[in-house]
Amino acid sequence: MAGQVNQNPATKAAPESPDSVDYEIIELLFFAYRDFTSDPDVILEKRGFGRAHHRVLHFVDREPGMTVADLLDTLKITKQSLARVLKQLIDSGYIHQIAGPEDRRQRKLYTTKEGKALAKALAEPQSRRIAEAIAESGPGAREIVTRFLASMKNKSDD
Amino acid sequence: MAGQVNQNPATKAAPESPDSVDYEIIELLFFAYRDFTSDPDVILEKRGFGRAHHRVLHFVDREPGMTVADLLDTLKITKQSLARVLKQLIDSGYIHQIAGPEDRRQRKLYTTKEGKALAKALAEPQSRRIAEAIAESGPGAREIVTRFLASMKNKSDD
DNA sequence: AAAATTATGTCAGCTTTGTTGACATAATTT
DNA sequence: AAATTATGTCAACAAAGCTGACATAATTTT
Repeated sequence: MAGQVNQNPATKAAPESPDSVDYEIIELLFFAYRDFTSDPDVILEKRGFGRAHHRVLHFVDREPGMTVADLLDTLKITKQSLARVLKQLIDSGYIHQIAGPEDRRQRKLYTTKEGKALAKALAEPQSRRIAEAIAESGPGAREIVTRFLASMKNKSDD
Repeated sequence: MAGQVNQNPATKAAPESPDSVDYEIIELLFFAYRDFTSDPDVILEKRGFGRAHHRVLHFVDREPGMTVADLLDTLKITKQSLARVLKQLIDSGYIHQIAGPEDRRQRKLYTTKEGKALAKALAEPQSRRIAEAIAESGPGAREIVTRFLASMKNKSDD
């Protein structure tokens, strides 16, 4: 509907004004994400995994039965980048594959019991950080933050 | 351990529930940041730079006269990781160094005219994305989002 | 049935960006 | 004079991204 881009400088950060760049939120996003992603690092390191493994494990856990193609699309990385970390997660027994019942070329991905436990352990400190930040941000914060973040993401890939 | 949660498709992750991890905002943060950081990639690629160069250029531009030690502390990377990209930025004429007037061991960093222009060009698409997202998030969004992001970051390194 | 396409896997090699440890130099502080 | 500090640099390595090519099995199209 509404919400045009450049034409209307009515908002605080007017895109046409020379010095209107929103450096504050740009930086806050950098620091927030830097510290948010560092939460699970301690747990990951114990298993010899990195953040790439975390992302794969997370999405497979959240969407059981997703295929390799789905995962590539979600993560926006290449097949080879994925193959490396996925193989390690499978070999370590955190993820297992099942040939698709309809299309047997597909490899449907599922977290194992251990995979589910690890995914949850990794999500917990992040969730705790979020809960605290929401609580400190005033009433209605959760809904506004949700809308903000959803809007920050490209609409094309929903 | 009652393992499985969220058979509920409504996904209204309640922050108070003990067993409930806030997967919704965890994922929104991932997608938001993924797309937010991809905005400047086109410009960076033309110059043969990556996101590491962007971060260095950004912070030097924002805090003129900051030292190498300041930058290491802000970015939380090692001296060698910084040295590589910083050297390239200096050699390309986007950043220049001046020996500290008080302590002449220090190298105070400044963006050149070209550096300022590039920093701004990189910030613009990001700022535009933020402005749109704020506008779509309802009244008071900017303040709440600011508080939320500030709270997400570790308090120790202000 | 044959051919084309698709989903996945894999090989070889490269790039960026991070890491550690050691050591050098100049400037400052003790 | 000695110790410490700020920076630079070397060598080596690791994680995680990339490209392009090719193989295999399964499915779809002709």
